[in-house]
Amino acid sequence: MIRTADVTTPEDADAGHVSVSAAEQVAADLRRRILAGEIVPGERIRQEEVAERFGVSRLPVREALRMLEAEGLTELETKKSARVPLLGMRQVALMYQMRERLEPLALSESIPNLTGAQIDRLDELQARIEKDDDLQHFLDLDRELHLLSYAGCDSDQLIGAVTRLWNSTQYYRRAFMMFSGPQRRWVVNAEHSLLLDAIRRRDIVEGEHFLTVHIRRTRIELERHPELFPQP
Amino acid sequence: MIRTADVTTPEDADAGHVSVSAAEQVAADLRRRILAGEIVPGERIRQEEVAERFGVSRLPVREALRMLEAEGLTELETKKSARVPLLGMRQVALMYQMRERLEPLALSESIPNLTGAQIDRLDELQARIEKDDDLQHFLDLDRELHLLSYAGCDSDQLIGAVTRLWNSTQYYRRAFMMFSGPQRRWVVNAEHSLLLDAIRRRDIVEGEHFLTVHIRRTRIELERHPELFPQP
DNA sequence: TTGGCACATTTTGGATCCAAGATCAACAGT
DNA sequence: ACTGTTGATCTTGGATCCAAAATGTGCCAA
Repeated sequence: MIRTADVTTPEDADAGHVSVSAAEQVAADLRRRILAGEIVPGERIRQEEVAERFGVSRLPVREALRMLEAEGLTELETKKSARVPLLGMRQVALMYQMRERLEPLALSESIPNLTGAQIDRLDELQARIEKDDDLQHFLDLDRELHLLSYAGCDSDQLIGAVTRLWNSTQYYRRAFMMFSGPQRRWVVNAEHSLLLDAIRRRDIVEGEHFLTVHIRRTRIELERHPELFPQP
Repeated sequence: MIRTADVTTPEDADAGHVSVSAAEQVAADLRRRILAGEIVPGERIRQEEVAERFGVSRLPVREALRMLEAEGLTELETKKSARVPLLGMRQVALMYQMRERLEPLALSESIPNLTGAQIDRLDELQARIEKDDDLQHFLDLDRELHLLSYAGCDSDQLIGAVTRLWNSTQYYRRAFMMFSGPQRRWVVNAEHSLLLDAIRRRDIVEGEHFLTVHIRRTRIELERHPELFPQP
């Protein structure tokens, strides 16, 4: 293909020059706020409000909301305000079952391609998870750990599907962790350790096994607490 | 909730009054054309062109392209034209593996909730598949049959994930069927018959089994023909 | 002739303005 | 007092216009 000139106009002397669209910036901020729990499920997201917060028009906001819809973070109905989807326990449990089936596949695709540096980073993340007691840190690190373990998988579709499931269930994972407290956190740490050991040894079968058990146990514990959900 | 009045203004005497947004109409047409193979993978979709074809502005077209992106039918990169994603054999094969894991779950959720009428319709679809030799009809009916078999599954996420996989692989399924011809069509018919029989008997385990085998065999046959794909 | 650069055209991204439908509250009838 | 309706306000959907970036072509120099 033709490589266009890097500098066409003299005033383009900036360093970065990445030029992310306004819609993507808005999406990034909304994504962060939703995942952090600042915008809760069921809450209306008015375009105008977001637009003036960013000093842009409503148009890129609409596009951002569409992007986030594709990521499972918002839902848009025609002529109605966008919302963060509100899910019942049954829906969340089913998403965990989807994770139980999809993530082992992602892991098996990823393991052969993971670099040594990535595996080192997995260990580092796990070490930080064991030390840190802060809830939001735990959620962020846990998410980063698992998604990084799939970094060697070169299928955007599979990574996207898995990410959507993490996005959609993030709020309820937080609710569960807030409710249950850090008492049974050691189980997670033990499971993570076994999973990472299997990954380091590039043992696909064992890695898939520990991962399946890990997700499955989490789902079952979650299903013991219907009170965390609006519709029982 | 409050049920708004059906007729507020006298000129609103139409029958339907569903009022789908322009973006949805554009999306519906583009979706049909992509699934029918009129727009092929890698082909650029210019907003202006679609807009004038429909007599609307580019704005609803952009929104339609975003919707289709969420369905796996288009890909949008900043400042570049939208495209129908171009996939390699490895990517498609992996999507089939995702189907092998997700669709049995959808079926197991669906079987207990399927109505008698829906099961009758499944049989009717299978009868039409066996009679009809037209390729596009086969593809449409096969898709309708499988997706209908998941109609009892009440998880939008799961249905959405499965539908995305069908969307993304539709073009390559057609290419494969055109290449292989109707010779081995009888295998599909046999597998469908066994699947539908299990569904009629509400046998979840057996249904999952036949479905897994069905998808798996299709994937393996597809993987025997790398020449159907651009990047070998 | 060939390679690279600069310019013109195409195409997308964003802002503002207007229309239509949804949301909410007050009001009237029972 | 309560429910249903009718109106006013708010919010979203769409069109047109403008700016910026990418694409493609042609031209000039070696």
